[in-house]
Amino acid sequence: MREEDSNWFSRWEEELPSPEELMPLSQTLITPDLALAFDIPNPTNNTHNHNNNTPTQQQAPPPTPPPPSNPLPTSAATPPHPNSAEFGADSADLGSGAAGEEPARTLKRPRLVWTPQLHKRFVDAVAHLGIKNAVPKTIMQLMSVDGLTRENVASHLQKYRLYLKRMQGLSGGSGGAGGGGGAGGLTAAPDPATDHLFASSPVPPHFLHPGRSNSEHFLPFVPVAALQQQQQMAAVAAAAAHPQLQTQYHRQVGHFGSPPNGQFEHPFLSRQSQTVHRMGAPVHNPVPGYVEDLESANGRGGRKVLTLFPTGDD
DNA sequence: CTGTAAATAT
DNA sequence: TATATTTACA
Repeated sequence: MREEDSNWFSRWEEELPSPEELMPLSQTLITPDLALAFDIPNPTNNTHNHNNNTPTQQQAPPPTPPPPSNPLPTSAATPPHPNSAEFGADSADLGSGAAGEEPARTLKRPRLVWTPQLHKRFVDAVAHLGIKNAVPKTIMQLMSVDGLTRENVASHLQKYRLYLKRMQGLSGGSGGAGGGGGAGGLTAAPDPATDHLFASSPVPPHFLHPGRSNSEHFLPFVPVAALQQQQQMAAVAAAAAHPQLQTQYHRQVGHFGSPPNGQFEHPFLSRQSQTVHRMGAPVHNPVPGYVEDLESANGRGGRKVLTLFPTGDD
């Protein structure tokens, strides 16, 4: 009974998967540009959409990739990854000299996998921002996750809202968000489908509508512990999906460290052994569905009272 | 820019 | 199949 309150804000570093798992960054995949040009991105999808209707755009992007502009410094995003084919293993010389080696620049993000960790970060940002300012833009900025774009956040935000709404309407308020360290027990997962991902992440108790009668609603300025770690975590999480997720999830690993010019290196790779220190017990994360948020690793003992996230990091 | 809706891919 | 994510439109 020590951690009665529960700052959903716990520690993400602990939830980090095994460092060994987040290293598939060396899979030298073919140049994204080439892949696009050659049209060999995902063998699984391809032109296989059943005959229904294809009003809007779709795949088969002509040799005219619209390069918007990816000012992403640290890491780019998630280049096309062959989740099933193994040809990506070593196709290396696909365009070696060919010219332009500008791969990780304006790539078409395959699919951002919102891993629980990432989602947690998302919720976290929203919690700090408040429903008022919980706009995609702010959230994205607060998240500071490279590769994360406003679209991604906006999209997820939508889902997140729906999830919250659903919860309120069903539960009625009793700590709908079970996450927060025993804030009223677990809600028997009303919608195991739409809320699968959300259920895994701790939902701050004050996400409900602002008009609710919930008086105990306060925004404890819970400064994040080590922002660096979080960044790495987020990046890593986004980069390396969870290979051990539920039954059969797409293990599409987003390759982050993709230096367009080969200038930057992998920030998280060289810092892992230092910051990411585990307890020692080889307890992996067999079932990420449950987050053991019972420990408020806050400034207890250690004065890591960070004022706030870097508001201007973008 | 934000929110919502529809489409698509996995 | 259903779900998650992406994208387009308002």
